[in-house]
Amino acid sequence: MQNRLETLESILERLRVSIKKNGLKNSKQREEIISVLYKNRTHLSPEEIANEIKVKDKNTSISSIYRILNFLEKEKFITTLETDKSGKRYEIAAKEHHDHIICLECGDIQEFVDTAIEEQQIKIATNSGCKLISHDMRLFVVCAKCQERNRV
Amino acid sequence: MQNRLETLESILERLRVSIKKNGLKNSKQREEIISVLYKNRTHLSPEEIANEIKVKDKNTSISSIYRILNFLEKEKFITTLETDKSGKRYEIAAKEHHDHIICLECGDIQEFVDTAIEEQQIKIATNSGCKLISHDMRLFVVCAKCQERNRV
DNA sequence: GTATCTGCAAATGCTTTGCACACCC
DNA sequence: GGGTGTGCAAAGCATTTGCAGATAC
Repeated sequence: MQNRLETLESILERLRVSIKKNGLKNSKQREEIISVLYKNRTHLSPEEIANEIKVKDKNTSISSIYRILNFLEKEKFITTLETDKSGKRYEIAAKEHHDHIICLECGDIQEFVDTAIEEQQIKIATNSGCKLISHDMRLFVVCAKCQERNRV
Repeated sequence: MQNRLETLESILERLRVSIKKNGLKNSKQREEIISVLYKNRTHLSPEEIANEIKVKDKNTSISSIYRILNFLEKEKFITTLETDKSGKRYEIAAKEHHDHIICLECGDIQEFVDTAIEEQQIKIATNSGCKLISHDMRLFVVCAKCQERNRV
């Protein structure tokens, strides 16, 4: 996991600005979700996020979680990752851009950045006359631990 | 689109072997789906495939299409691609491995291979002690045509 | 006070499954 | 003839939406 580039308080500050900009009102839940994702060092599913929030607020509904996650993604406070067919997972965006290594056996996720590949991607897009907006790269592997386990 | 590496007849031959190996029986539909994907030069959704097949066979059901697509993917006759939230698209696997450039505006899909990136991916996985099984890279762009259209 | 936010339940959309009949070997 | 394939309708599952009450400004 990469270092976080920003304090939680600083993110929440940006969130409040973004809320004003969009003519919306403050809500505890939006900040809660940001906090949960900031404090957690893993990629969480909407349901996992809901469960964490329900510890404090029993009544929280999964539909609000989805609504807020969509807003936070649109505003680039969080990013999504699909590790398998079970749905999306979310992580805080306040980290350097990175791609993912996903273990097909245990589901473990590692992160990495490779500037050589990043540069090459821009070249590839440009050579086709395209403007690169974003990319997405997932390496599906068997991780060291799972290889070890299989060997036994 | 890359060159196809194999004739349709040769693929169907392999399909028949695979069917025997799995203790299954021949069916016109499996061959039909392979043919549709072979002849089509685009990535098709299950529904689009169903529509093409319904031209010949009105009664074809979407559930059979899904069942067969899952089988064909498991047996590596076809591969999947998710271009957006609308679901999976399928293409024939009888092409060289490649990755995809997806236009965010018109949905157009281009294919490419970059050996430098492929090699780098193996290095990245190996450096983390992982065994690379497969990967997946999507470049999301605005294609030349859409840039042109936006300029007007 | 008015507009947004929330929880709940219902709806949606893609995909899978159960079942009865059709078909292949 | 016994097992597999198919169409149909129903079920599943993640996600979205409509609505009425709650809350923020």
